[in-house]
Amino acid sequence: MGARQTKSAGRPRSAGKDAAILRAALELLASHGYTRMSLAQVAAAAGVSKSTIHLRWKTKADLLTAALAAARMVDAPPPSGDTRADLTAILDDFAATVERVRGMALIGTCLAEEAHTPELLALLRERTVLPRRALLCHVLEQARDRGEIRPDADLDAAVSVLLGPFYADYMAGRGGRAGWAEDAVDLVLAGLRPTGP
Amino acid sequence: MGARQTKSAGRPRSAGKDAAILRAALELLASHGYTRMSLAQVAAAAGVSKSTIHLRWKTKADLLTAALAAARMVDAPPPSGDTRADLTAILDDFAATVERVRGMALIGTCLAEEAHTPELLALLRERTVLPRRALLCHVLEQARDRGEIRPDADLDAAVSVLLGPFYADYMAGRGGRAGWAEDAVDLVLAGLRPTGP
Amino acid sequence: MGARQTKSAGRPRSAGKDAAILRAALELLASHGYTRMSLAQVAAAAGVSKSTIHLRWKTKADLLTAALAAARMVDAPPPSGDTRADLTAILDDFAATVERVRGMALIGTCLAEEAHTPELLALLRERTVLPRRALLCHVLEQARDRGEIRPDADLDAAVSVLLGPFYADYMAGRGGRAGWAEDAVDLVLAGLRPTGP
Amino acid sequence: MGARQTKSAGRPRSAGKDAAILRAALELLASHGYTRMSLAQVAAAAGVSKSTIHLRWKTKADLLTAALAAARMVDAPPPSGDTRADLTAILDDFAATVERVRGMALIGTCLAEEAHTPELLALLRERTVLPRRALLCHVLEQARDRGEIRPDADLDAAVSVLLGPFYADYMAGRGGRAGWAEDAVDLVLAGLRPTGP
DNA sequence: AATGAATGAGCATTCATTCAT
DNA sequence: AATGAATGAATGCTCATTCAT
Repeated sequence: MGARQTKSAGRPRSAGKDAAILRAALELLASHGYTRMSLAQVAAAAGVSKSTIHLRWKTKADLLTAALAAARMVDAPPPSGDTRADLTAILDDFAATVERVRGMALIGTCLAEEAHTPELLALLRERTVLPRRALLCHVLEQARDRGEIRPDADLDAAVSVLLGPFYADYMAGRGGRAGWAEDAVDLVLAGLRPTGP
Repeated sequence: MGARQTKSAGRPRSAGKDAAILRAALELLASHGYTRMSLAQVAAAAGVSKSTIHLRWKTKADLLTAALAAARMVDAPPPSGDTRADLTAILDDFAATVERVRGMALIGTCLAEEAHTPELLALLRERTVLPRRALLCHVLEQARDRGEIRPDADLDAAVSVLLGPFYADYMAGRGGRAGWAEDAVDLVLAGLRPTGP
Repeated sequence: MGARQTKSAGRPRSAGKDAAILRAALELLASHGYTRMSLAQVAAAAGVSKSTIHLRWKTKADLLTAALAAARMVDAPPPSGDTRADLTAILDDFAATVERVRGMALIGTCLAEEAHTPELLALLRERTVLPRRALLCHVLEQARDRGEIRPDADLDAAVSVLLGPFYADYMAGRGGRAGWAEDAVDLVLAGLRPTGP
Repeated sequence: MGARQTKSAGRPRSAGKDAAILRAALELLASHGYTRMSLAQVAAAAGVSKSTIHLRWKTKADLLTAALAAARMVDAPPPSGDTRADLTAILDDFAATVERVRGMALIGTCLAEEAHTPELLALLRERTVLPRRALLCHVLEQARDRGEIRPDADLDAAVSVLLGPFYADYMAGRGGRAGWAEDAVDLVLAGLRPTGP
């Protein structure tokens, strides 16, 4: 598996073009939004013709879900064992990634298109949101095992509390606030601290 | 009293049409997004001609910012003095309102359009986000004055922690989770509790 | 005749508004052309409402023919008896008037609209072209009577030769050439000089 | 020889469509004028879709300047060496061409649009007016060389006198007058005849 | 008389998609 | 495989004109 299809007849598809198209599509998706971007722009940016795109993906939605699916947006910072430092590192990486790829516009596009093209939001979740949540959850689990957190704590809820301020700040026009990650981590750890003896 | 305008010349503007147009526009903005909705759809839904819309608002962006500005989306539940109950009530009202007006799609549209029509996000902030944050902040201030919260707590950051899980849950596909508001309130109050003697 | 209609009932039409509207209409006709100008622009420039225009003239074509009809664009310089000087004066006045009222654009509009609104060109002829030709013809007649011109000369054709270079120069991008009038007059007078004994 | 392009990729452009579009565009430009004609009319007349037009020319102005540029409106009658006959032939051909392509309406459109789309008039000059003037000037030069015309005559001015009556006649409603060309030629030749010994 | 509201028709342009080479 | 041609369906916006006050 993972292997190429048994060589089909005719000229093979140019390997690099797929990547170039997907990259251009994702870029434009974030910068212009789903409806405002055009396949002509993607084609121009990727240096191919519009037909070449349609040859590979049937529709605009197909292309963009593929682009989102191909995106690799979560890089796990190496865990150190220090709960506070590890959580903060993950959150800072999250914020940095969002900024780097114009993530809030991308997120907005997926939300805005949810009624019309739900695959976009579904893919965004699967590829970027849930993996990052899993990282955070894993750190919290280890902290719980070490007794730094109440054993009955709802860790998924805690993950939402950790990530949430980022979104809330952005919506309030306070995006990019320094120290937001530490603040969130400290508050969660304080709130979930095991009750006294 | 009432200082009635001395009847302006010409045919008066049909009373309900403004409201019908704005309502239709907001509805479509949430359900289709900025670029996918058309003025023709708004006109049809409101039962007026396209020209009537252009008579009142110069451009599509004008209309939609007006629709957003006219939306009344923050209803303050009466404060009871019970910090936990008051915060939870505000957060629950928030979640209910978002659900009622397809708020996440609307938010998504504003985020997606930020680069192209920043007024949308600006208005959303001014009209809905910041007023609700002010309500929460006010409750927290009173709690601090009563000694329920550390005097040096960063209340704005606390507000983001209160609201944030809503967004984070939605992004994770956990939107509508029961008890999210209580969880967030409890965690914040526990995290900000004054340190004992 | 020429007297006002026997006082009709109701509020009389504002006198100045007619003039203001016609002036604005003519101005815009020259500067934007028939189809590119709008009644809204005329209304704004004249300080009235669009409806006020329609109250007086049924259609756009009606208004513009009226505006053209009202225009007074031929001022006869006083004849001196010197054929050469008189002809030159009329031609120079012609050129000056055309420049002052953006006449070539106006002429172009009337020509362009000939198939669709032939009244425009008809009025332009009647009000401006023919009166000026009559002036020139009169001077030539007197010259002929004085024996400066062959008795069998076709004076109407001569008038066209006098005026023509103005148009031909403009079309060639040589509009405003100094001395064009003298040149034309000299050439015509030389060409029509009575043949010697 | 011929240096044939190495067959470009993709479906080749339908041969006749360019010509059909340009012809239809020029026809409509003359009959309706720039602003009154629509691309939909051009498309219908040429039997193509509107998009096909936009594929080839970016804007309406682009299309119409191209149509004007493609028009071949000056056919040089072969020179015979007889000054009077050659000049008359050129002028008659001029009048015939103008009539054939509804030239006065076209000229009117270019004049009317001068403020808004100056390329139209510029192209008309370059493609039709100036070439014809050059023909006339060439004949006059030869006449001068043969001593039929005063050596100090301003030939460009003479060209304007030759062509001018056509415009002036049209403006006066005397367009199509038989013999106008001969009259103009005779008058010019008489006016420019070398002075006797 | 005068005005502002309201509208239907129309316009240039864009775009995702399909065709023909 | 890859490309350029071709198209039908929108879209935001303008305008002359008619309606209601």
